[in-house]
Amino acid sequence: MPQSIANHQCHHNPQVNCADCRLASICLPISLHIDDINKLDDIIQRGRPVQKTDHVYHAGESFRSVYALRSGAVKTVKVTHDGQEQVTGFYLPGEIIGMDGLASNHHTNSAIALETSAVCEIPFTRLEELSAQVPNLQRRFFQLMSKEITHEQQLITLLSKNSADERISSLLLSISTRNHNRGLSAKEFYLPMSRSDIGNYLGLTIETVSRVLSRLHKQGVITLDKKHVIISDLDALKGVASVSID
Amino acid sequence: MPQSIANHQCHHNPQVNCADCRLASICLPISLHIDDINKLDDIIQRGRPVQKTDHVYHAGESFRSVYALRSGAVKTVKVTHDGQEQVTGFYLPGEIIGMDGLASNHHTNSAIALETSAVCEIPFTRLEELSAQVPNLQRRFFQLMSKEITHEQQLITLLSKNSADERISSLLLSISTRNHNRGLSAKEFYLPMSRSDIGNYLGLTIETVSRVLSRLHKQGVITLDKKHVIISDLDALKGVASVSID
DNA sequence: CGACATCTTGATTACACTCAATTGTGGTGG
DNA sequence: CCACCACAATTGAGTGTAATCAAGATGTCG
Repeated sequence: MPQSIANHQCHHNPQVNCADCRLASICLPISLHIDDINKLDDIIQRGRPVQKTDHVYHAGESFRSVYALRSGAVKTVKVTHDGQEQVTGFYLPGEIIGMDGLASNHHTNSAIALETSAVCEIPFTRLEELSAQVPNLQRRFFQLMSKEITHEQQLITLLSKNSADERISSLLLSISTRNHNRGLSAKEFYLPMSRSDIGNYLGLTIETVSRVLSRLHKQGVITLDKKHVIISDLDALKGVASVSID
Repeated sequence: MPQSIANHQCHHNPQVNCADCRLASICLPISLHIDDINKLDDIIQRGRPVQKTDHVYHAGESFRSVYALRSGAVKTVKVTHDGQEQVTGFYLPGEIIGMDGLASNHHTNSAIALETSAVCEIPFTRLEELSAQVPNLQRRFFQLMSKEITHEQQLITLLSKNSADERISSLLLSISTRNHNRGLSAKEFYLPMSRSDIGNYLGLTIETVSRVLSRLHKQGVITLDKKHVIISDLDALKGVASVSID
């Protein structure tokens, strides 16, 4: 198994700081001066790893921090009033979790590790204070929230207009692209989430997810062995997806 | 026609400032001191009304401002790469438009007036500067973006899990609630958007929208005459909706 | 090894889509 | 003023995609 695709086996030094983190180029610190990165670094709290199925935060919990995912993978889940669960997002290293809690001062989602993961906790009041002093950081955080908005709009479009095949292909492409941006393989990776999570996220049943993946496999678009995906024909996959949800 | 439901006939003085605006309690200035409201007011540009079908901004345009809707109604639309349109939101007075443009420095949506509307343009660089000086404003703007995120997550859940009847009922309830928050009638209002816009937004065809509305009418849940809606049985509507998308 | 969860595959059903026809509405010009 | 047209909305009939129901295969963990 090539190292480059084994993100779930990639253990970082818990003491690494932002300036040294290999994710700095895609994470919160983008476009900050080294001095400001160090200021940011000072307020970040790095806990021990969260294990698979552990919560990073619970829905309903009061909002204190946002979290940068350093390794592993996380899903966010919202529980509707009638007890159904809705998966609202999948997050990969370098991405920020928890911004849903800002509006009402408590989290509206739960964040659950899909595999052993490490997170950098960023206390929000301190981030606010620092943002007021560092214009680039304020701008960067506005941008991250805006990116979350546009990402969700793409998902809305996908759910509103596209078939099961298109939805699943788009998700595969999204993971591929995000892996590529993190310097990993765009063509080969492990899906960190279950079929059930995929179906829940994309508004499909688990049976449909399974059928579509089998179909893509039979058509030679992908190779699939459990959670191990190889994109054999990227152009064909893009043709089916027709929409990207990076 | 009662005044209180005729929001499309409500013409404001273009010179009104934030401190006097009757929407101040639900708009950007919430929780600001009067001095800070006046500072905010100084950077706001109030243009002449936009007419129905006019754009507030175009997709692709470089991002310079966000806009507070003062009167009327606006839809935001994203055009997918293959030319399809996706309605991404409906906005009523007191709500903020344009935050999608922050991530990439140009707008990813177009904002189009559904009826004659007035907007307050807020140049973003000046809002950023002011936010760095006024912590409550920074917090308030973060909250507005977060609210946009949670709102879209509710829509995602709706599209992912709910039937046509549930989607349409939820939209009616959302408009009802938002009207109520603005001091207007929760039980009687005019839909500012076409059946086609509703269908596009909710991932349904125009025929399905029409059928569901007719059905709700026959069941005595609502009274419907073109765009004029009376919610006759609010509890029944809530029962069908089972989800709110305020 | 057994118990349980996850995933795959098949047969049938249902909800919303498509296609089609009709009515209703608003705007324009003779 | 009304005839005409384009567009919006309603209603009906038939179809198709994904859901549901069901069974079996595979994988995981104590």
